[in-house]
Amino acid sequence: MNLLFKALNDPTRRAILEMLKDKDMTAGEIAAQFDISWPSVSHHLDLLKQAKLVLTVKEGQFISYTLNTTVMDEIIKWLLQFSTPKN
Amino acid sequence: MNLLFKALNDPTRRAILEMLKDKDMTAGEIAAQFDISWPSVSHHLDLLKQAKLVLTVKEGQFISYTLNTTVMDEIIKWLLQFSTPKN
DNA sequence: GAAGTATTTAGACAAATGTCTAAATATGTG
DNA sequence: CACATATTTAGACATTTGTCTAAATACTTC
Repeated sequence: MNLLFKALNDPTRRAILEMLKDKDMTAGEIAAQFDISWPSVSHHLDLLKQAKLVLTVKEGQFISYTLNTTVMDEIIKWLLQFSTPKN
Repeated sequence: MNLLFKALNDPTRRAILEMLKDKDMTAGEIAAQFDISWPSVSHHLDLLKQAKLVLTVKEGQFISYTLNTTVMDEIIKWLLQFSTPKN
C-alpha cells in the first residue's frame, strides 16, 4: 500500500500511467514525452515497477512497459471502505 | 489531484482516515492514538484538510474532524479510467 | 479577566525525493 | 568482435517532507 501511494504521488508517474492506458510503450517512447532527462524517467518507471503498477516485457532491444490494472483495483478497494457506510 | 495523492501518501494520514471512518473525532482524540507529537498530528490533519479529505467542525472548545467521502470518489473515478478497457 | 485546556503556528533539522550528468550494461548489426 | 542504440545505475545536489520543541492562539470556566 505504501509503495502504491508513493508511486501515485507524482504527476509525471500519473501521466505515464495515463499514457500506458492507451497502448504499451517502450521506455524510450515514454521518455520522449517528457522534458526531463531519460534517467529521471527511468527512475519514475522503476518506482512504478516497484509498486507493480506497470510490468515490463523485453522486446528485443527495447523494454516495453504495460499497465497492471490488478493493482489499481487494490487501491480502489481500499478507497471504497470509506464510501460504503457499513461493510 | 496533487494534494489528494500527497495527502494519501503517508501511513499516519491513512490511519487517521480509517479512524474517522468509524466516527468523528477531535484533534486530541486523534493525536492520542499516535506516538508522535501533537503538532505532528496537527500537521497531518492540516494536509488532510488541504486535500479536503476531512472537514472540521468547531464544537465549543474542541475541533471535530469528519471524513469527506466526496473527495474519495474523485480518486476512485481517476483510478477507474484504468480498469475500463474503453471509455 | 485570569487560568486552564485544546489546538495550531513557528522554526529547526534529518531523511526522503526528484532531478541532473557521467558512466555502465544490455542487445542488435555490420 | 567492434560499434551503435536502448535503458539503467551511480553519485551528487537542491527541494520537500515528517518530526520535534517552544511558543502562540482560541475557547471555557471560575
